[in-house]
Amino acid sequence: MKTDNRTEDRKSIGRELRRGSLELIVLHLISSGEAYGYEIVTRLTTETNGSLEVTDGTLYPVLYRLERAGFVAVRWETPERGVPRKYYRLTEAGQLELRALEQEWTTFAGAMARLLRTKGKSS
Amino acid sequence: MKTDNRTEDRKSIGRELRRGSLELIVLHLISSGEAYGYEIVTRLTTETNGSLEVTDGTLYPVLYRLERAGFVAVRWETPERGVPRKYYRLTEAGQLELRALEQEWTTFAGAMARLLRTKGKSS
DNA sequence: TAATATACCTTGCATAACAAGACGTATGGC
DNA sequence: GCCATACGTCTTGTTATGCAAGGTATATTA
Repeated sequence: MKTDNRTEDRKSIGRELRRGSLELIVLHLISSGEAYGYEIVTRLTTETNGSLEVTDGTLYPVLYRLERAGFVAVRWETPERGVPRKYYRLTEAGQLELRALEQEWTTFAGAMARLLRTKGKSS
Repeated sequence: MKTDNRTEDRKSIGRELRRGSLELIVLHLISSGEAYGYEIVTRLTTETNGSLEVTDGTLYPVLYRLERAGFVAVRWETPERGVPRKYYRLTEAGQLELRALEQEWTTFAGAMARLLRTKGKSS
């Protein structure tokens, strides 16, 4: 599948703004079933219209961090034909972490929304 | 007086999550009138109930970046008594930047909201 | 044979948030 | 007089993470 650029004004997010949200994004993506790395990369591009796009060089270290922290568990699958895939699924600790990060995100986004809604004297 | 640790943990935002949002926050805060650094620090703490709290060691480099980029202009005020204050106000370029960052934030927050709303792998 | 898509991983750089310190002015308590 | 605290600015060093740019390897197709 090709990258389509239908909307020219569609902007991807600055790297700094995205920072710290990737763990939440990944944990959420696999919360409804296991997925492998390459799949997560492509799903992030297609399902968010590129706004939350990441490269594999960004994602694999995230997956490794999550694995080391015990938030995801790993299963290799070697199909009869094709390249072996490394499937990730949430652990119980990962589910707790997912809820915590969702809560944190909600707090953050709420505070930002409230702040940006406030107006001083000018419009 | 401190709240207990669990509550306190979720009250403030992880540093990585906050990353990249400070310029937008600061530009917005001074969009309704000039302010000086120490004032911005205290306002961020009080007006957001601590969720977007920053230290001065974080804020001053931000202000310097904004000044170098031409997004804010600076005025020193030395009162008869008291410590000199450095007042910041938006330039026209800063207003454009503020709107751009607001747009970027909206895109980001919208993409996150949509993603977190989805149940996952059902194509 | 070569190119392309799939699928994994690593190294090195840039950047921003923060702690921790420094410097200096005013005010109030002892 | 001396000290603690609040005010107000600024710098340095540490750390985390996103990402470009490389690498390895298999399968398919031209």
